Amino acid sequence: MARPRQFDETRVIESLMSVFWEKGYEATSMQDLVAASGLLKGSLYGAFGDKHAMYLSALKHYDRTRIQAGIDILNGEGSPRQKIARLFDNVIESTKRGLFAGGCLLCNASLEMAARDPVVKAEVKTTIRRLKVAIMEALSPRIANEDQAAALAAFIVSAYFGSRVLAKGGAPAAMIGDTRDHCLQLVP
Amino acid sequence: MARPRQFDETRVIESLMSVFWEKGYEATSMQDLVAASGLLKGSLYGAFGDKHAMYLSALKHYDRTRIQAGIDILNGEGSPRQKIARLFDNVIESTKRGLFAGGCLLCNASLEMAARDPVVKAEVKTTIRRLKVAIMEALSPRIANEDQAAALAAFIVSAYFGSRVLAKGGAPAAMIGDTRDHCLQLVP
DNA sequence: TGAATTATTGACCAAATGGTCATAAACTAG
DNA sequence: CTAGTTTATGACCATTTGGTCAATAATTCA
Repeated sequence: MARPRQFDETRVIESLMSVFWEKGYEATSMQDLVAASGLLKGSLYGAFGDKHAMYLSALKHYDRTRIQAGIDILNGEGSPRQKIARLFDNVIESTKRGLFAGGCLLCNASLEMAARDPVVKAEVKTTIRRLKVAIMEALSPRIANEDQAAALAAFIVSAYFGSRVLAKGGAPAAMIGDTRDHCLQLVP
Repeated sequence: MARPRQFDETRVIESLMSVFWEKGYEATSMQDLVAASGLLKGSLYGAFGDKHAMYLSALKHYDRTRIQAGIDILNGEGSPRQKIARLFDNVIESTKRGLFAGGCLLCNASLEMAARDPVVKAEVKTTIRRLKVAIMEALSPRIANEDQAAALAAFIVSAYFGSRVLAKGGAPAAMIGDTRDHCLQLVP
């Protein structure tokens, strides 16, 4: 019925996400997004709306892919302790490989945007909740009491996020390992 | 020998810090800083150099005051467990009082700036180290082995920072409480 | 083929950005 | 009082910012 898109939307969103992930919202300019996506400004605006909408699309994509990857681990095989360990090991791995120095777009969004952007805050909130619930379910075989599982899950999310703050702040990988090891002591 | 300053430097730095604390580096404009400090642009530049130097001054001031307040708790009276508990209670308190929603300038700096700004990164790194050492010393009466104390301290810092990410992401205060409670289980 | 619809292009824009500077003002030592 | 030095003031600047839009290109349906 009309002229079709000339670009692969997923690929473009992935490139936008990379920029926001690395630089944050404010430090990212439209020029950065244009350069990373390979599209022209007009096309980006036509496809997404404005910079804020691009960020939101990127954040949702992060949820659907990177966070989901973590949840897949939690839904997979192994004991609760093994699963949680794998979660942290991913951070340690990515820190070593220098993949944005172990940064996490969700944490970034929480600190940079949530306070002044209700839409982002809601998105962050639900994603954190999703992660927490997945952890709870991973714990359920060993923790019958649901409240207990919820509390432990909250704790694990905290330690997990904290390790990503440390990683970006230049803390040595061993510090993340210490965090993981102590965390696992509380996982049955 | 010359015209004296008409402003109280500490008071001005405090006001600059508040803005950076609330909005982050990039989202803060010179106009914001002018408005908050009450000085004019020229005076700010004359006194500090440029925006980046203002941020650095603010970060150092945060270290000297807010982080130091935490360290004072750790150096004060009480059992290790009591001291760590007070650290978390401060976060919960400030979250409830809406003081920048429990945000932490150090965490913000780590996520927003450290990756692309070596100077900020170094500052963040040493401050984190300072906090970790203070925790280690607070633990020392109950943990003789220094490596053990260091590892536990790393873990506590992680959980502590993580709780601040959660707080800003809109997580309920109970989640922070859960984090604190589990954390304390590992503190002798 | 042509009408209708959507996508692409890049020039264009007002506003805001961080930063500068000449001038005036306020102070001190001699 | 004066010379010398630092601070305060606000007008000014080039550049960058996010965003728009008219013109053109590509497609489908009739």
